[in-house]
Amino acid sequence: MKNQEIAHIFTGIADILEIRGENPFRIRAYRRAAQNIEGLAEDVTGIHEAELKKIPGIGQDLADKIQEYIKTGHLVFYEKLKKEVPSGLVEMLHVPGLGPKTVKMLFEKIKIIAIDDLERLAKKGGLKGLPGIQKKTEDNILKGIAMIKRRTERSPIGHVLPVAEDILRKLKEGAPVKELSLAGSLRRWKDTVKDIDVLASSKDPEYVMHVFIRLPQVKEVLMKGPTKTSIITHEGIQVDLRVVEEGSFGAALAYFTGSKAHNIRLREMAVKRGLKINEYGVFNIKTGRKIGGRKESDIYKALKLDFVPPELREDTGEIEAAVYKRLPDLVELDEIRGDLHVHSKDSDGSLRIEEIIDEARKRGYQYIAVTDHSKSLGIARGMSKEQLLDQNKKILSFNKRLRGLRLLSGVEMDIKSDGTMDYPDEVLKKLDIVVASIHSGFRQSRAQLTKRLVSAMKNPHVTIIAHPTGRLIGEREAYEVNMEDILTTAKSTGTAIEINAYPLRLDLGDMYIKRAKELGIKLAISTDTHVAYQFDFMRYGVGIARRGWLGEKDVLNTYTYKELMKHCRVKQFKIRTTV
DNA sequence: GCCGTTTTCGGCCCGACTGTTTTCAGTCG
Repeated sequence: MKNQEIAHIFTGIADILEIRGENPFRIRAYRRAAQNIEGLAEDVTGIHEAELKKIPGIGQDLADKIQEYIKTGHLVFYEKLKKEVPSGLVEMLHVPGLGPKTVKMLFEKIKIIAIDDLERLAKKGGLKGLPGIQKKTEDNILKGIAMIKRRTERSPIGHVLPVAEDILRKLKEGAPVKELSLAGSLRRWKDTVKDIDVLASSKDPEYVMHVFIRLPQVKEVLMKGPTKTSIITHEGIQVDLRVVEEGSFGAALAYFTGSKAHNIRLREMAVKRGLKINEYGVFNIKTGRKIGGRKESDIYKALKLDFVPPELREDTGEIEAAVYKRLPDLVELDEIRGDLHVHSKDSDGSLRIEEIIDEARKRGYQYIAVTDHSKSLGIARGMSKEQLLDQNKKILSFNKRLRGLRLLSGVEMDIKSDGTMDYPDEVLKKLDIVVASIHSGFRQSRAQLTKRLVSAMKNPHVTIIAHPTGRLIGEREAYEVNMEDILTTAKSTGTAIEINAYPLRLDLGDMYIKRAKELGIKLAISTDTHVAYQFDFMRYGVGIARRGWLGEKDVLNTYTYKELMKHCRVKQFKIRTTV
C-alpha cells in the first residue's frame, strides 16, 4: 500500500515549501491531500486518474504527482526540493517552538542545518542577538530539543484516557467549574492520542488555572494564561486546559474537539452563510450579533446540519452526510450484549469460568464466549483437542444451571503458517463459536498471509477472524495483507471480522471498519480479555467502531443469543451449499 | 494547489500565548 508513502512525501513537500516561505494556501493544500490519502482504506495504486481527482483536496496537479510516483517510484518535484533545502532543516521544524520562519533565519544567518549543531550553539549561548532571539527563546529552543529527544510519540488511547479521567475528577472536586469535558482526539476516540485536551466553563477562570497547575499529576507547566494553560504530567503527557464562559461552552467544545479539518470545513460553510464561527460562538458577520454557542448543537443548527457525533469529525464525508441527513445512528456501549473473545485459565488467561460468568453478569451481558488458544500456540498454553473437548463439556454443564446468561463454548484457533486449521472440522462443529487468527509467520508474503485468512474464512465453522492485521500499536507493524480480498471474502462467506478492543490492537482500524461497513460485513467487538479488568476495554472497541461509522445492526455482538446462533448456522449452510 | 449557491479567478478559518518588541511576528492547535 503506497498511501503512507505518498502522504509522507506530500507532508515533506509542505514542510520544505513552508521553510521557503511560499504561499500558505499551497502548503495547506499539500497537507490536506496528505491527510486524505493517509485516511483512505483503498490502495491509491489501484485508483484510476479520474477517480483520484474525486478524493477531496486532490486536483489535476496532485493526481499527476501521485501517478508519477506510482509509475516511477519517485517524484521529480520532491527530489528537486530536497536538494534545495537540507533535510536537517525539515527535522528542525519538528522541534516545538521552532517554526519555518526561525528555521529559515537560522539557515540564512548562521548556516545551521542540523538539530545537533543548533543544540551545541544554543548551549554556548550563541543564538542570542539573532533577530527575535534573546535568552528566553534560546532556552525554549533547548527545551524543545530535549523534548523531541525524549520522543513524545502518540500514545494508545487506553493508556491516556484513564489519566485524563483522573484529571477530570480532580478538577471537578477542587476547581470552580460549571461544565467540564474532554475534547480533542480523545473525545473523538482516536486509537492514539498526542495530548489531553480539557475544556471547562467557569466564572473564575484564574482560580481554575490556579488549581490545575497544582494538581499532583503536574510535572511541569509549559504555559499559563487566564483561558489557556498547558502542563506535562509525570507520565510525560501534555494536558491543555481551556476555560471559557458558560455561554461559549458549546462553541468551544466543538472547536477544541476538532478535527482541524472538520472545523475548517464548518467555518468555510459559515462564511458562505454570512456567519463567523470561533470558540466563543456563532456570529452574524454583518451585525456582529451572537446567534449561538452555549450548546455544541448550536453550531450545527446554524449551518443547517444534523449533529455530527465527535467520532465522525474527520472531514471524511460526515459533513456531506450531515447536509443530506444521512448520518448513521452509531452503536452504543450499552447495546453490546456479549463478549466473543475471552481467555480463561485453561490457556493463558487468569480467570476461572466462574469468574468469567460473574464479570459477564456485572456487565449485563446475555452471553459470553470462552475462547482459549488452540494447540499450536504452545507459548500461550494452547489446548489439545482433548482439553478443548473437556472444556466444552464443562461449559455445557454450567449452562444447565445458568439463568439469563449463556456461556458460549469457543476457541481462538490458530491459522497455521501453511494455512491449515489447528483442529479438524469434527471438533470445530461441536463449538458454538470459532474465532480464528494468525499468531505466527508474520513475515510471510502479502499473498501468503492473505491466503491463510481467506482459507480460514472458507471454513464453515469459523465465525470470526480476530485481530486481522496483527498490529500492536507502537510495538509491531501490521502484517501485510490484501484487505480488500479479505473483506470481500468475509462478505461472500458470511464471516464476521473482529474489532479487537485491546488498546494496543484496536484491530481492525477505523478506516477499514468503514470500508467493511460499506461492503455489508458484520463486525464483532471483542476484548480479548486475559485478566478481569480487561473486560472494560469494550469501550475502546466501541469507540473505534463508532469512528468506522458502525450502527447497532453492523455489530454481531449486539445480537440476541438466538440471532447470534442463527447467524452461525446461516454461514455453515451457505458454505455447504456453495462448495 | 484546490475549488465553485456571488467565482474558472480570486479567494482560501480563527484566536491565544510567548517573547521581543513599543505594536507585533511567530508558533501552535
